[in-house]
Amino acid sequence: MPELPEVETVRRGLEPVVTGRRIVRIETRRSGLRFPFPPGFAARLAAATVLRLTRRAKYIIGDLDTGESLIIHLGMTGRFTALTPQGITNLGEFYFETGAGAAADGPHDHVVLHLENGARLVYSDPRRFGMMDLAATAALGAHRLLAGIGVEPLGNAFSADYLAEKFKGKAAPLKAALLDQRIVAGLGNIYVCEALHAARLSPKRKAGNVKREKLEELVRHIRAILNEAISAGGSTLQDFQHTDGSAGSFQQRFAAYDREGEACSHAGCTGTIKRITQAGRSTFYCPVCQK
DNA sequence: CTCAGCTCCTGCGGGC
DNA sequence: TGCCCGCAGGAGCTGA
Repeated sequence: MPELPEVETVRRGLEPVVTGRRIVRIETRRSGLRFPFPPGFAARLAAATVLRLTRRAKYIIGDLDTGESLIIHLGMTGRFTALTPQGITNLGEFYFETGAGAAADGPHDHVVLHLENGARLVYSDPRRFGMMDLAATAALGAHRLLAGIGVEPLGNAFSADYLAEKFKGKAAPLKAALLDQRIVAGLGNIYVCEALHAARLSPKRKAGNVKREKLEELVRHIRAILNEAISAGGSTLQDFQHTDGSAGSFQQRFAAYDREGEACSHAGCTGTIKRITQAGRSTFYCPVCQK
């Protein structure tokens, strides 16, 4: 489920829990997630201290004092729950919950990290599309999961120039090109739909056939939408740091995604949001104003 | 090389 | 009410 803003929100939630902390023990309750855990996974993590937690694309990366880094991808349904002496916080997807129920071991709790201060970090993932691996920190860029990943959409290298070059001659539809992690890192189905709707660009357009000024608009909207979503996730997380009940859950609102049959929200547009399938995935767009 | 389709897995909601 | 089907925010792999 998580796209860049959700992964970044989880990272920010985890950061104060793990940074500078030593891992005392790790439990793996199965042999892997999407892929088997690497050889000696638990032993290589035991007694390691987390130096820093960063993000690349939809990967969370924990640099350890052992010279290795823990690489984590949440897949579609991965989530972390931090059980600390101060309380329980789920570091999840679009919403965060606290409550006694979260403390119980669930059937999908696959990995538990025990930290030296008594905190436990539980990774659960019903569909098990998530991934965890270890690699030398100095050689992270060459890791098979990270090599070849495109620019960060919130970084300086992401620009209309960049997109124009990557899209040049591309016959693939714009939707598919934006989902391609080798071009832009971290966009997923929802935010691609949202950005294309905001930029009034059809998801069916050939990527190589988008005019320069529209690419500039697209870049602007992608940045704005991701930043807005990160802000929303961050503020939600703060809410829950001060809450120990089940108060308030947060639901991101979208302009196009999952709004099939609803009126297009663009001022003056009389269109209706339509759902089509592209490359096996749902696309929501307004056929009237997205050209 | 590019691209479409399939695949992993479980849970949930809608329709009958 | 209960069952079945389709679909889900990802992305690696295969084969054309």
